Amino acid sequence: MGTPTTRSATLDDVARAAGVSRATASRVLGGYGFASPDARDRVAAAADRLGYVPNTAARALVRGGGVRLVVAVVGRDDSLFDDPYVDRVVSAAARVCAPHGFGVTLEWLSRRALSELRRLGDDRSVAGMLLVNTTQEALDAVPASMRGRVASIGIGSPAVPSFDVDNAGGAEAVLRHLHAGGHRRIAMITGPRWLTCAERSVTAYRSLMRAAGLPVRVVRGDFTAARGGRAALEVLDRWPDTDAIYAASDATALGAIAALRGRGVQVPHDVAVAGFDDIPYAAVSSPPLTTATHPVARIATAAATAVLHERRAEPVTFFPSTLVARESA
Amino acid sequence: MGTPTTRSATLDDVARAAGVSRATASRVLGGYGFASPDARDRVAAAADRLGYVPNTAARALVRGGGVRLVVAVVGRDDSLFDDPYVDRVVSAAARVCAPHGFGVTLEWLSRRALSELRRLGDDRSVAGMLLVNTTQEALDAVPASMRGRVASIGIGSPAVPSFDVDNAGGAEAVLRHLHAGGHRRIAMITGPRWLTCAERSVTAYRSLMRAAGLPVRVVRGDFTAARGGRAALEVLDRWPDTDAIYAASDATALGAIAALRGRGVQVPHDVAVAGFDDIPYAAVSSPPLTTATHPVARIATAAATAVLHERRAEPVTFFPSTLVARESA
DNA sequence: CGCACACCTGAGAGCGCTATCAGCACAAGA
DNA sequence: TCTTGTGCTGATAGCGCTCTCAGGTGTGCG
Repeated sequence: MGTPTTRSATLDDVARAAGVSRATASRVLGGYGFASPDARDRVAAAADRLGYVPNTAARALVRGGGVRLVVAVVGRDDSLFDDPYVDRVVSAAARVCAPHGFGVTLEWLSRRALSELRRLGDDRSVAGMLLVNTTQEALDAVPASMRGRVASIGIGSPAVPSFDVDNAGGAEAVLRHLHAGGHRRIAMITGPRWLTCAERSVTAYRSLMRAAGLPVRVVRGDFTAARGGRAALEVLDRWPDTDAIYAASDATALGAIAALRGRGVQVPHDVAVAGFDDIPYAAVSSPPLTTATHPVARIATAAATAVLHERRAEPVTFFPSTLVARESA
Repeated sequence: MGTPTTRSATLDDVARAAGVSRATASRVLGGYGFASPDARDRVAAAADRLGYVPNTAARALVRGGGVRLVVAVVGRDDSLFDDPYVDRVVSAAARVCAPHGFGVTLEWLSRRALSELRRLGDDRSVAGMLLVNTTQEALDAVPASMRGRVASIGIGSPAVPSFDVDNAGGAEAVLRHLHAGGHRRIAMITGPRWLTCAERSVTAYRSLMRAAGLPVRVVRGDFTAARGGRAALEVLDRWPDTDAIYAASDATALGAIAALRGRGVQVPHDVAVAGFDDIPYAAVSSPPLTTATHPVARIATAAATAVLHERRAEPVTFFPSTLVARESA
């Protein structure tokens, strides 16, 4: 007596039970081609009764469509590794893929590993790719055969359909809030320079400040809390009269607040601090963090859906970011 | 002129290029059976030259091994939905699966959807399952044919190899730290009752407190910050002389600190608060959170590896949790 | 020399599915 | 009557791979 090995019925089983050929069963279940109402009913009933589940592998093999979606993070440095942001993207993609029987795979690639990206693009089991926080050269490394099954997140390249948060809009919302609160000497701690999405925030900051006739004070960060802390201190050292800091990420903002507190600077009393992302802990930080939303799950869901359906999407789709005013600013 | 459709070479291409049969090439590349050193070299060289990538779908089809790993979260309620914890598990699993060409799929199941779990267990494209924070009845719903390819995280059932953090050890480390800090009236905010891992913490708390002749003060939480805040207030109301709170998760602890601050209670001056998990933001909270580590990525990696290799694992594998003493306690 | 016993190889049979294509029955038009 | 459709169906040829099995070659031993 070996293992019972129930497993699901095959298409053959369904066809036999319904008294039709495998081809007809496939046609009914696949929803293409002709089939009489009678056959349709019998096949559907048999499939239901036997608990038929199509075999993704077999289907992918004959269709040549692949079996998994690759989420590739191509960082210029390692600062973004183990970022909760990426975890959320993967998780959302894994949820989108589930009903299709597709799986998701995560590849952390360094800049030197672009050949890896090429290999992945040629892999017949890869149904599509989601490029996260990648660079232009990484985009170029994707083989032509994969074109049309790729989307990017966090980089607004026209080469590939992109999905991202409206950083500029979010920045504007936060800065207007700061301005309305009476702050005028507002410094910004940015994200990494090579990230398009990060650069959109700074660009918006610069033009908004200039338009308002206010001083532009920029210190570079990398989205991490540690760097955010150091950057905040640098802001204070260079421009002691700064009365507000706009951080390009909540992690950065939280790090900045901690560093400020270490210097005896009260937030928001002495310096207001606002972030960007609205991570779960922003609401319970001390003080609760003023920030702007970043609908990561929705963005990733849209990107994954576009890839799976090979949908000819807009070059760039921006998701709105709205202000969440709390106590830190 | 259609699409260039480079795609990767097939095993046939490699075999032909190496001047051997498909079977020999398969043997060399698969690393099983006999092959002369000469054939081995030629095949390896050809595969390398042609950039051969095995087709996961085809392999899974013939081996019947499936093509994806299902991460199933079966919650008794929705409180754990969208939990960063689950995102980390999925992400870690997706990384483990990548080199195997397997994908990961995420299923959020309510308690009523156990039939879904059964369906998944019969799906031939499912290589294995990772049950997260599940219940005993969910474990029982997994078909026998899937046995041996299932692991669980967050529930210590002997029915299935389990991987989890050593909650008891972590609790002890935190409580000893609190005790050493002079705290004697220590209350605990727990996790959901139906979660085995959460219950392990309370059990440890109870026995440790009793052994030390200290009062046992337990308020139920659900791992969320919001509930943590309410629970902290309840602690204060019921036992006003409480001088320390041990929260079963960092989110709970952060919520508790925020609620306490709202009442004008200083942490750690009036009441010390310690958490569990050591999430990224614990280090930059105000005050920085004293907690114990929860190596989620390592746990998930081990679990996914065990499932993929169908390794006969120990019934329960506990990963150590170590104290991270910061300022909140 | 015959025989066993390594060691190695290739033919071939599928895994479960899709998609093409020929064929069948029947109705309508020439 | 013979065509020409129209609506439906079932063989059948693979997709790329694994793995069994029947062989083939060479070495050692009786």
